[in-house]
Amino acid sequence: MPRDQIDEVVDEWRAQLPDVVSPSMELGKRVHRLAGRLQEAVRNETAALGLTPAEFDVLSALRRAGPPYARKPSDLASGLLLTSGGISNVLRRLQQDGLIERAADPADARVAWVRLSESGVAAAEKVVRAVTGAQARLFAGADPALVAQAADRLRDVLIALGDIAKD
Amino acid sequence: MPRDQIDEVVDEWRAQLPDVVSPSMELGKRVHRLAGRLQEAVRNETAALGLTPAEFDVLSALRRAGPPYARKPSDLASGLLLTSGGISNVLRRLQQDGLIERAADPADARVAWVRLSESGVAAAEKVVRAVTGAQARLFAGADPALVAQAADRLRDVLIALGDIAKD
DNA sequence: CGTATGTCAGTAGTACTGATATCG
DNA sequence: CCGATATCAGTAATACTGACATAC
Repeated sequence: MPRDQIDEVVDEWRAQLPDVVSPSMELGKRVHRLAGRLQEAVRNETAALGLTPAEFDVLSALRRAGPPYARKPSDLASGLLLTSGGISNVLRRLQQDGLIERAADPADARVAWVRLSESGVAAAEKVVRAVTGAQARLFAGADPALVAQAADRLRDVLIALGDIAKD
Repeated sequence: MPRDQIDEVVDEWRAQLPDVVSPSMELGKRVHRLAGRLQEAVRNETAALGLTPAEFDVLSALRRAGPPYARKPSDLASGLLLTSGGISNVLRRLQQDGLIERAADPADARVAWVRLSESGVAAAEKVVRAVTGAQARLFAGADPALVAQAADRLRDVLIALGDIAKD
């Protein structure tokens, strides 16, 4: 049975403070490690296109909404696990770069719809393809069936945490 | 078959840009989501103890090394996926707080060993128990067998990425 | 001399809290 | 008036790059 570096870390804890060792800890550490590797790939690709990871997340969410590529700031915030203040920062930068536009909601004047500009749509597709390509290369050495199994087991866990589809 | 929120996101991409959909993307998004939930728990616990997440990572690495709770900055950096400059920042703050001390290496004067102080050992154990407890509560609603299976499948993936134990 | 280790200054991106304004 | 929406100012932590000093 091959072992990974997290196995070594868990062994150290078992020797030092055995009561903190649990499946939760093991899963947490592997998720953290893998997230770090993925984030590194995202940062490389976005930086090469003059964007930040947070801008990528927003462009991505708008592009996959489909035409007219618009969402409300509050929906973007909840989807990206950000506060309203946090999302405002990112939107300001994207507007300065001309990648998004804003439009008032005729029915609710509190809402400031965010919409991809023409260049925003192009930038979104470019960065999404770059990032998904980089992730695919990262996982290129792994059997696709293993990757799919890992994704399926994480779905089980997310559902147990209440991350349920609204359908 | 219950579905999670990532299933919804993947469906949107399948409708918009089908060629970017893959098992890699699904795994990447679930890892990212779960990492966000875990990070939130870590931030809450560390902040309550007057520490930052990065400080927690370093205290943790030193405590699980066992007596005398010492490591080299370069080893800490590689273990936490940080640059040498990044680790220096965190170490400076920990030293100001009196949680770590520094000691010269008799054999190699370039190395500045980092060691937990007495209060550092106590702080490390306190924060490690707080964080692992919070993670355990986060996963409390999930069947431990499911959590263990998810951790095992992520091990497979990490090994395929070259994250192998040195033993 | 070239490589490795570590620190430091500077910079940029992240993301919070709290205050404020507006609207339903 | 209360709750929701969004922006903004201020703040703090994150973490990089490049320059530098030192030592192997």
